[in-house]
Amino acid sequence: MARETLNREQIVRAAIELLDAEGIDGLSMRKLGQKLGSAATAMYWHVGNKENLLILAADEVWSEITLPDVPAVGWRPAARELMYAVRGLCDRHRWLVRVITTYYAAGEGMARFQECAYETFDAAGFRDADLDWAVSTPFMFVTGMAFMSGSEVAGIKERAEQESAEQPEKEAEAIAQINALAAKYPRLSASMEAQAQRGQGFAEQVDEVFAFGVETILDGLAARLAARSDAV
Amino acid sequence: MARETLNREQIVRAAIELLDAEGIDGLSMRKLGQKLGSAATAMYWHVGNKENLLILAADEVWSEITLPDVPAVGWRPAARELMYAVRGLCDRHRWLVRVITTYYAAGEGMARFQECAYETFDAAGFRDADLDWAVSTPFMFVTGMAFMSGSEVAGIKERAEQESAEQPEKEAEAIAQINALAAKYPRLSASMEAQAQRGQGFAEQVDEVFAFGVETILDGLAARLAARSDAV
DNA sequence: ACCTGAACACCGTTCAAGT
DNA sequence: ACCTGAACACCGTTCAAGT
Repeated sequence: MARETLNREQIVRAAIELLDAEGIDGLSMRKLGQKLGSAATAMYWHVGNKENLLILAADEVWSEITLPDVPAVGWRPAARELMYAVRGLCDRHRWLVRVITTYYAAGEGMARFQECAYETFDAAGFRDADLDWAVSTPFMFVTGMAFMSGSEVAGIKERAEQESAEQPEKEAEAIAQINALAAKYPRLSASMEAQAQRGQGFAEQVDEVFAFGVETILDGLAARLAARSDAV
Repeated sequence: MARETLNREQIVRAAIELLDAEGIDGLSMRKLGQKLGSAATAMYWHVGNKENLLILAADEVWSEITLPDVPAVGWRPAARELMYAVRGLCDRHRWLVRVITTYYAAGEGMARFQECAYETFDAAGFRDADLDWAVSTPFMFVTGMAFMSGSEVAGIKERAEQESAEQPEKEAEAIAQINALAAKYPRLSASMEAQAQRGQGFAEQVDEVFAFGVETILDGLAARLAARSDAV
């Protein structure tokens, strides 16, 4: 473990490990110092502050993405591949979306990815401002998805179930509450019931929503391209 | 200010005010106590803990949304209206997306909104699992957008500019770095330059991405509906 | 039933002092 | 150039004690 001196790379790598293992709240300068066998305050010399460390960590992991060969596979498969790649990345590094959406971290790692996204949608036929928007739209969807799948489920039903498990005498009350809600929101409760009957967990559902969303957005983009070429 | 006793509603309202004014990091139990003229620890009796308070606050603001009259306006305008409404909500309450994506807060306020979303996409013709996915896809996009527009911009360029402003002797170095990146990522830098020439700020750009994304997703959903009815 | 105050175990960050 | 230790100003939460 004895190292000559600390360096930025080493600190960023350790931070990523800590982030992956314990989540964003699991990273503290003190823990990081301990992991590296240094005083917590030694980090400040190398990375400035915690915010900057998070930005560096976020940018670093982008380089994990394998980019598609756009000319070889064509825009639609390439776009799909990029969307799934980002989803995988966010899945391996649950903290990533939270960081990039807090600080809009943009460095080399993300630039490399974005360059490929631009290549992809340029190949599709988008130009100028349209190109920027076409690049952004799928990315926004993926970001939204990554958040949702990373979050704890804490809906009314779950909380009611938890309450009634803790205090069995409240079970009747909890059931009554859920039923009242179901009566008030029939479509929502019908959907929840159907999901339960399909026996799907939250994770499977999220996968399906993602697949559906990806194709929907690709269809939508294709529709816009078609409309454009009709006009010309 | 003298009130008989504290109550949950009052605490949630005060929390929302604090969150709106100072952001998610601006809310602390101590500040909230001060605002309400009580000990910070008095909150715990009413709301349990901070996480639960955030969930209550998040659910509360959902009721601000005015729901469209789906049968009257038709599914596409209704869907668009819902998307813009959520965007407006997230804009007024910057902390909202962060909370719902951390805890997946789902209560009555959100149920009311979701019921209307189900009504909208049911009117469009989506059924069963398809209906769930159709409801989720636009919502994921809006969530992603809300995050991005809520985040601080902290890209390479901004950081380089900041550094060179702080330490003028580093300006040449910063410019060289940006140029090197531009050479490496030509499409990305071409887009950034074009954006600068259009004289657009980040906010305007975000608005345009949103408008484009909304129509793209609606087109994509319409395309799926068309494909479905062809098959039948 | 509702509230207080002290206390505990944490944070990020600064800064003088060391090597 | 790089690192330490003490210190500061915060956190969320628990809990005995009060009314």
